[in-house]
Amino acid sequence: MTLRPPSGRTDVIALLAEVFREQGFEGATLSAISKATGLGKGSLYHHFPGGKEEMAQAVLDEIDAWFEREVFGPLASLAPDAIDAMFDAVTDYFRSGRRVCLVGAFALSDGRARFGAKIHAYFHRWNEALAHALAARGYSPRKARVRAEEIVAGIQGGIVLARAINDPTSFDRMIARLRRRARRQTP
Amino acid sequence: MTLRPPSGRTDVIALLAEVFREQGFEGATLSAISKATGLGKGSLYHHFPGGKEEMAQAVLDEIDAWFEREVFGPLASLAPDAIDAMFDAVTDYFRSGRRVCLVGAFALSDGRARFGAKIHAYFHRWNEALAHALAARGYSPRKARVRAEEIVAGIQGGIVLARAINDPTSFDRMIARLRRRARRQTP
DNA sequence: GTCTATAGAGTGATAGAC
DNA sequence: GTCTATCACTCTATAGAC
Repeated sequence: MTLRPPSGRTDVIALLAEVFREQGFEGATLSAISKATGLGKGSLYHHFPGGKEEMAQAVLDEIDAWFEREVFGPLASLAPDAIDAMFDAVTDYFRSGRRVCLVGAFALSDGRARFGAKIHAYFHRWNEALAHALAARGYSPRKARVRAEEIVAGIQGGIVLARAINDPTSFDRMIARLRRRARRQTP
Repeated sequence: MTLRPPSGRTDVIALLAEVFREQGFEGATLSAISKATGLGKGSLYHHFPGGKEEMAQAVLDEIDAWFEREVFGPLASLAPDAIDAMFDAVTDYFRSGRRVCLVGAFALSDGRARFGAKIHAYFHRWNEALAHALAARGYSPRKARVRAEEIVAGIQGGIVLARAINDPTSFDRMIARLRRRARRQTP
């Protein structure tokens, strides 16, 4: 039995994302991609003439768009409760560390050479938007930057540790800690 | 011109470690490994009959032995200043995030399936040893556990972020923060 | 001869490109 | 689906130490 091919490009990209998350860039073979998407190699090259690399770039773009819409944008525009909404969103999105941050994983792997610019942009934007939101909570600009950096790194570390010790509650504890820390103005 | 082959098994493993760090497990091809170590395939398979997987296992064992000797052991045996020495050691070892933690990188990648047991053991031991040292600084057992988890995850996140934004000072700031936090008994 | 370490051509399988 | 390059890996041969 064969899966019905996904209808649109966005659906294909969502499937690609899961393959890259689970197998990494090098580990994701075209046959695995073909199987996961239900598309033949020909169709894949029709949609992504640049091959695997273009597929991964499209995934990163999609991820960035999602975070811009759901997290970075609300933070930067000082939407009410945007910081708490961010913690809710990442807990859900990363499934308490069961699902990796593909951008973070690429930053640690050889994907950094290929996708360095997008990796940098994603994390810089996250830092910047969060610092802006923290400043609106009363942090000095300097303290807001430092605290934002701590939170963004903490989320990434929480994913690594939760996966390493196979304990999603470890990620949840990290989020709870960071959430508290984002509330307090003085460390 | 040919590089002189490394003298001992430990030297080979150190070279292997750098290849896996830079290329990942899937990305590290045998030709790259052969080139980096200066050993032909025959020699590599003589030392590691299990192939690439055995090479990576040997690297992980070597890493674990190094941390046990330099970090986990001193922490667990309550050596004086072991916590500060740990922060110095990891800053040096990970070169302020320029060098990845191979165990953490494997935890995020597909290496988790192959090396899950060793990944788990490494992080569990780190957590445990650090919690023990924190308890000796006056933390309650419960608080020591939570704080240790925060610090171990923080270090990993610091590496991810520093590499992502290509800024080693970001890692150094994270270490400074965690170092302060390890001193204070009350959060 | 035996043991240990070396090299690298050759194997089938499978990768990504098209 | 076809193609070619390259993959992980095997095998045979060689060298020196003892």
